[in-house]
This record gives sequence, C-alpha cells and structure tokens, in this order.
Amino acid sequence: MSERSKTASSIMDIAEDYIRTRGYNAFSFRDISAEIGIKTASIHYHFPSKADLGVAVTQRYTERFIESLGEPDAYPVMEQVRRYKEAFRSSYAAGEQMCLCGMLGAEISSLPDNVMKKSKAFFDQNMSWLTRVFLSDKASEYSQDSAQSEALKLLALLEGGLIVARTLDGLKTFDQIIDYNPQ
Amino acid sequence: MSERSKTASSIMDIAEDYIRTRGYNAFSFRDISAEIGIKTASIHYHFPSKADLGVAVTQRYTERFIESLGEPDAYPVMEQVRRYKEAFRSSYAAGEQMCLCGMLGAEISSLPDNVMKKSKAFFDQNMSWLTRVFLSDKASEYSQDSAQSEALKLLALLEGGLIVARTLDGLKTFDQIIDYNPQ
DNA sequence: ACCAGCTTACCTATTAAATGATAGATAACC
DNA sequence: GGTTATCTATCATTTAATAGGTAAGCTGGT
Repeated sequence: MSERSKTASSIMDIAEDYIRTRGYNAFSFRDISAEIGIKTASIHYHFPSKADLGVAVTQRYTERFIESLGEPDAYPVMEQVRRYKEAFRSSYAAGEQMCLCGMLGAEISSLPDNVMKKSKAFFDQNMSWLTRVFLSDKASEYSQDSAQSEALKLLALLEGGLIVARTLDGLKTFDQIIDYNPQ
Repeated sequence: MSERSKTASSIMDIAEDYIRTRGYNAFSFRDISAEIGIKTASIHYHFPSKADLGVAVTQRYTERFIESLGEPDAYPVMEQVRRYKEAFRSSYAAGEQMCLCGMLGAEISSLPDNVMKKSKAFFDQNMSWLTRVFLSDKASEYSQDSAQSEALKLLALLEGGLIVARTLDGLKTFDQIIDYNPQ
C-alpha cells in the first residue's frame, strides 16, 4: 500500500504542515498550489477530494508515529515513557506545530467522516501502545484499568501540553509540563 | 463594560457553541443566522466583523470562567484543584464541548490577531489563578517555579483531556483522566 | 526499429456554492 | 427626529470540484 509519487508526497507534506499549524478548516487547495507550484486542478488529480487528502495525511502520520515507537516492551517502562514524551517534544521542537491528530481531535465535529475515523484510529493505536507499556511493568503490577488510566493521562498531558505551550512560552513551557531533563 | 442587547447575547451564545464544537474556522455568519432567525446583515450590525464577534465571545467566556473560580486562597489547595477540575468537567458534561480557549489555542496560528490575544489572555489568567492556589499551600512550600509547573501540568492535562475524551469515550474517559470521584 | 495506444501528470477554463462584508431602505420606539 | 434593529439586495473573494485538452513517456505488436 501507499506507493505515492513524488508530487503526491510533497502535497501531503504541505497539507500536513498546514493542518498542524492552522487546522483542517484553515487551509485550501489554493494554499498548497501556491507553495508547490502546480495548479489546484493538479492536486485534485492526485487526491480527488480534500477529504481524500486528509485521510492520506492522517494515515501516513499515524503509521510513521506508531512505527517510530517500536515494541512496547522493548525498554523498561520509565524509559518508554521518556521516549514517548520525547517523540512529542522533538516533533514540536521542529516547527512549533501541534500533533496532527491533536489538532484534528479538537476539530473532530467539523471533519469529514473518513478523516474523523482516521483521527480516532491514531488515539486508539496510541492508547494500545501505551497501555501495553504500562502493563509490561512487572514490578508495579498495573491492572488493565490502571494501566489504561495512566496511558490516558499521559496522552492528555502531551496533547494539552502542545496547546498550552504554543499559546504561552513555547518549548520552555512544554519542557516544564513534561519534566524534561536534557541528556 | 459589556451591556449587550438580548440579540447580541444570543448571537454570542450560538457563536460560542459553534467555536467550542467545530472551531473558529468552521462556522459562518450564515450558520448563526439560520439558528437565530435573523439575516447575516443583522449580525454584522451587532458585530461589525467576525473577529469582533470572536473577541467578544472569548472575553465573556474568560470573565465568566475566572469569576466562577473565586479567590485562589478561599479553600485548601486540594479542594481548589478539585473545584478547578470540576469546572472543566461540568462544562464538558453539558454538551461534549471543548474549552473555548483550548479550541482557539489549537487554531491559534489561523486566528485574527485580536482573537489570538484574547485566547492567550485566558491562559495567562488561568495560570495566574492556579499558581496562586499552589503558592497558598503553606504546608508543602512550593517555590514560584514549582507552583507554576504544577499549574501548567494541570492546565495541560485538562485541555488535552477534553480532546482525548471527545475523540474516545466521552465523559467516562475524561473522568479517568482527572481521577474523578463522585460526591 | 517503428508506431499505435494507453497512462501519467499537468494545464486552462469554468462552475456552483459559500463567505464576510457593505449599502441603503424600512419600521418601531423613545 | 434621532436611534435601534432589522430587512433586501448586492458584492468580491474564496472554495472545492469538474470538464476537457495537451504533451510526454512507456509498452507491446509487427
């Protein structure tokens, strides 16, 4: 699946950028057209509708994100939590952007149905990964429920952290939120 | 300040609803017009531009929210934290809506400048209130820095909690995130 | 080697609808 | 008579989307 042409990938790159900084409802094919240097009609050639583009971008984002996390039990819990925070942090540090699905999650009621489903899938997969991380901690014996609660709290803290950081003092603020220790 | 007519208040009510469920960029004067039963031109009479409406709604929301919190040192820290969580919870429970400024915070890069400033003011005032709550705890002796960090974390958890809850299992999810105990 | 036919990737041109906004008229009320 | 609050009518833009054309490049058959 997903053998995309170079142009299609560029379109997705730009769309992802727009969604993460401005939101799904605040960019147009014309915006992308202006940046990439082809006409809006040509974007429709690669992605018949805006929703198709949204679905493709969200799916790619989710695949990459989950893949980058690796296996839940590959490291001790503390280390995995640190790595998970770092995934959000470095992604934010790169361009003061939201998590794509954090943004879409906020906008969820105004999204096309298929884009909405893909956004939900991101959270489902993240919850699954995080819950397995906490369950893999033999020492502290999390129940299924408490592992899930810990997962929810961490996910919420990070998604909310991005909003708060972007509105207040940026990376410095985000680091306070996640107790970031350099090195 | 802010002696608004009945119609202006209704317009603001509906606008607030739209922003909190769909976002600033996903509603139009026509949407409001259809709900309230007056023409879009009449909405422009009360609020010359969409940004003016956005500013008014955000300011009113912030005033009400901060006012509802009362004085930071009116209760013990634990109780104030519980009350603060409850403010978010009840507001969400009423209609599965985001915090107005959580939504605007996500969309911040695409907002008119004056709306952006008002959104930021909401967070500033919340941070100020929460930090004073933590600083009022004589027992655990928070430093200015650690009180601010606690405040940031709580704010981020709640804003993120709304996104995650709305995307996953609603109030049940939100309650897990905030360790909600009935009564 | 040639070339007919298909595919890819773009274009121009156009559409219908939505959007924020303005001008100017009208009626009610103080 | 002025103010308030609404209306009708209209505007320029923006938006997503479609139709139809063009040029380049590959592919398989002779």
